[in-house]
Amino acid sequence: MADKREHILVAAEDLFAEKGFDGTSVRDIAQQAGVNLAMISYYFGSKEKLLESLLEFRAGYAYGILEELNKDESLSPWDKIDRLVDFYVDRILNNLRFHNIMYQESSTRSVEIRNKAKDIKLRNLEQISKIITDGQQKGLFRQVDIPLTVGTIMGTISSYTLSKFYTCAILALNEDVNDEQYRQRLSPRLKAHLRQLLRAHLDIRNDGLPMTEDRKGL
Amino acid sequence: MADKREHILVAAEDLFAEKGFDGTSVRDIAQQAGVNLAMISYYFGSKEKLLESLLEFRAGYAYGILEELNKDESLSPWDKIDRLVDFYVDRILNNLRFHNIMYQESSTRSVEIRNKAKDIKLRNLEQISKIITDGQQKGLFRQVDIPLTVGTIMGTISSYTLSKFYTCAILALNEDVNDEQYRQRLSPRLKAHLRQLLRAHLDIRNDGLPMTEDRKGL
DNA sequence: GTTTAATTCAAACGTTTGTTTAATTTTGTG
DNA sequence: CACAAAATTAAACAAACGTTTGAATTAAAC
Repeated sequence: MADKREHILVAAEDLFAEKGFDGTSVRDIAQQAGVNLAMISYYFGSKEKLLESLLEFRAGYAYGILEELNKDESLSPWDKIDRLVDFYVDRILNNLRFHNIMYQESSTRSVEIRNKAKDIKLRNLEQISKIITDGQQKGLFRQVDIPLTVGTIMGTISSYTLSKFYTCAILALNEDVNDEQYRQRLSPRLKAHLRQLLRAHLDIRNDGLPMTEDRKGL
Repeated sequence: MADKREHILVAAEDLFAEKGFDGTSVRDIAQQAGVNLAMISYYFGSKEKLLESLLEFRAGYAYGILEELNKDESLSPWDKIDRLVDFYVDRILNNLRFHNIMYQESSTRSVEIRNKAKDIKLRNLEQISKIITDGQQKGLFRQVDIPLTVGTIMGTISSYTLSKFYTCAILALNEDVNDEQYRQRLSPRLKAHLRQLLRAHLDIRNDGLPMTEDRKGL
């Protein structure tokens, strides 16, 4: 039973991410999961409740990782930022499906779903906040807008995972490249960019720079 | 005639952005536009072609602004970055509707639509690239990954415009705040964050920093 | 004013949608 | 084995979907 339920969740995850929630029919899901159409109502009640269950099903994972990362006292705040970047790039690239649902699809749905998505994001934000404030207390990081900084990380990755056509053009890749190659080209570039970006953004030494014109000529 | 066509486009823009492409019926659009259902097929051929026309209808605007900004020789590269941030934050916040379609919705549609969206983004990227390379040639900006930097700008804004529930929680706003207040709270914060972020990210003086551990003691 | 073309409309088209039904099979328990 | 509960099924449901039709109306051209 738990087996079938999970089959349905995985199938739904793939299809929702590929064709959107409205673009996916419960018949598509049933077929991909290899179960009868009626099983979806039987297990989940409705298509919307299926999406809700899907959010719960996947939500715990990222939080667990972030919690562990926070507890690890052998890592400096800078190390943690690097790990954070690696984790999110890898995770989003390998779970494009779920991430698309979580970060775009769920915002146009029922109140229950929007609230669930909100709570998951807030819980994750909480963990990342701890990493940054820790770096600030240790005198390594400067004062930044933490929630927006998190938005920058997620948003940068999303902007390159949401539309393969555009990304392929940027990477000078053929549009029908296989997913594995696609990830292998995009991943290091995203990580390098985010690391460079966050180092400059967070470094305490870059604080208060009155900025430029110290190089008047042209 | 051009009048009705435009009415339909505007109605479609609002509804697509609010409920997604699949979530919006042509009947919804016809009603909101105050035209007969059949007029949509009459003018546009199909619902997908309507989306295509919508992209064309709105695409030119941003490009024109960016082109002008580039030509203006009275502005320093830093000024241009500031203007760029202001422009995109304002534009996206005031055209949430269109932006959502352009940057998320169109990626799951037909080849024609995905290509059209891609071309529009590439043309805009081209203009922003000029601003940054100009700053580099003038010795103000360091070497950065330009396309990903543009992705960071767009992505940061998107991550806070795609889900109002989450954003309201961050801004400590009531969820049913009116759109005007919502914008007025979000806009300055986004602008300040992006300006701070890009100053650190682009500043030539922040280049090559071997980073931290120059402050060993905790 | 007549004729031709462009526009608008209500109605209906055939599909597809999410969900329910009621009968059947499988499973677990005493 | 028997019996009750759970799981599974094919079929049917009404509702909504995008699109087409063909007649009615308006506008333009001569």
